[in-house]
Amino acid sequence: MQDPAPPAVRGPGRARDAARTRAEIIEVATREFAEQGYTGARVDRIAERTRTTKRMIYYYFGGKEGLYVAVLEHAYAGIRQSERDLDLTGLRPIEAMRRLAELTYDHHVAHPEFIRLVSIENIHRAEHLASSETLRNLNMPVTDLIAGLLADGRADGTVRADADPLDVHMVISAYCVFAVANRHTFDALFGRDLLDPARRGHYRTLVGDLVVRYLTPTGP
Amino acid sequence: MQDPAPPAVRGPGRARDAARTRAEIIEVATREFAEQGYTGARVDRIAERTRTTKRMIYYYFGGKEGLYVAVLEHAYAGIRQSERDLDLTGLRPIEAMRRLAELTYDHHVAHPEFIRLVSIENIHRAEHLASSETLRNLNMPVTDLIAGLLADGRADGTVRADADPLDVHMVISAYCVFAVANRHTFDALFGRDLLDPARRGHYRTLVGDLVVRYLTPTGP
DNA sequence: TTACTAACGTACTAGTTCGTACATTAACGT
DNA sequence: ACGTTAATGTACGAACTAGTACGTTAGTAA
Repeated sequence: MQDPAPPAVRGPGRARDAARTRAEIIEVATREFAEQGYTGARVDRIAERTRTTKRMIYYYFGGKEGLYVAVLEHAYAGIRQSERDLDLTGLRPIEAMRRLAELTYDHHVAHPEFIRLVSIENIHRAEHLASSETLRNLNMPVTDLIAGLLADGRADGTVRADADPLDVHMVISAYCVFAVANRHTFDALFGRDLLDPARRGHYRTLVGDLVVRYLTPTGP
Repeated sequence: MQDPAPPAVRGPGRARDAARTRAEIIEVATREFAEQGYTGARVDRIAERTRTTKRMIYYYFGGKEGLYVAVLEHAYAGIRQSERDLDLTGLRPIEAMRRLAELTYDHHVAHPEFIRLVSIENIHRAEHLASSETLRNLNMPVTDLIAGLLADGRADGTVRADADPLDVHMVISAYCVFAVANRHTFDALFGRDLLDPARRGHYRTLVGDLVVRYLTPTGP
């Protein structure tokens, strides 16, 4: 953003910038794949919307599938980073968990494109995710974060002893992913838009409550 | 199943049975669309796997899109029916809710194909669902069931007063849909198969707990 | 029997879509 | 300057894919 923008032209004479071209292709492809699915996405359409040509997609990514994998890798790198940026300092474990659930909700709502990519990848049984070295080695910092909070909470008795970090993460993900991913069928069937801005607060609070109630130890 | 099976042949001379042909196309198409997505599905492939020809798909359904809508309608008619078959008699409201959550989990796990269709339809922003008269008029009996249970529970003080039926349904759906729909990416990223038979009981119990804890009124 | 029509089959086409062969140019080190 | 190569552009093709024109046959009613 801070570098002097090269002339936004195509054709002979345009300045060469591999990194920029590559990044632009990824950005446009992310939208196309998220909108249309893997099979529905069109290589020609992606090329059209770029300041370069289809030839470059094959030059940099080898083909449609390579481009799709690059898009996935880029997208996952994004959330992993935002998971690292989470700041829950100064909160007691149970309240940190509530906050984590609420922030996760906000993050998912703010990035529907990513959720769509995940849905699409699941339709394809995560075969691209599984075949990418980069993606296989991706660790998700949030699980360690949750594990730490649960351990602290168990130590001071504010969190039930039998709560599993990955289960808790699954519950949070399930709720947040569903609200975004299944928004359309839910709205069509029940007449309620899960992403209606007027209801955001309600649904944010709901997932927080859900998690806190699940984690709170039952009476003596 | 109980009628004498017509000869399983194709070509001139085969017995004619419109209903049977139609049903067979829907069945094969359901698999194809669920496996490949709408765009990835191939009309020719569906025809191949049927005892009839592609011509019949156009004869009965008008085209790929019409067939897809017919598949959706058939699939949704299925769950609506199984929602009607739910039997929760003899249980107190809160325990009936627990049971409902657990049965929903079992049902979703048993019908991954349907969950995939729903995911696919969401990728397409539920435009087919919204454009089908049949599907728009589809009522989902489970929401009334939940509303009744919550009302009963409120009456005898076993369910918190501010619980909304559709929210509760959303929470249950989110959990159950996620376990099936996002199974592959979750497994690839966290190394845990959410549908591992050895963990079914655990995850069934978890969603029951989640709902019960959410619905239980807080302290005195 | 015969006329009629719903049900079915074959062969083809127009358009699309991924991918590539081949040509060209800008940057960079020496 | 100049040669090398990374980066880019153009034009095209082979395969696929939804959809259709046209012909045929089985059941049925009179």
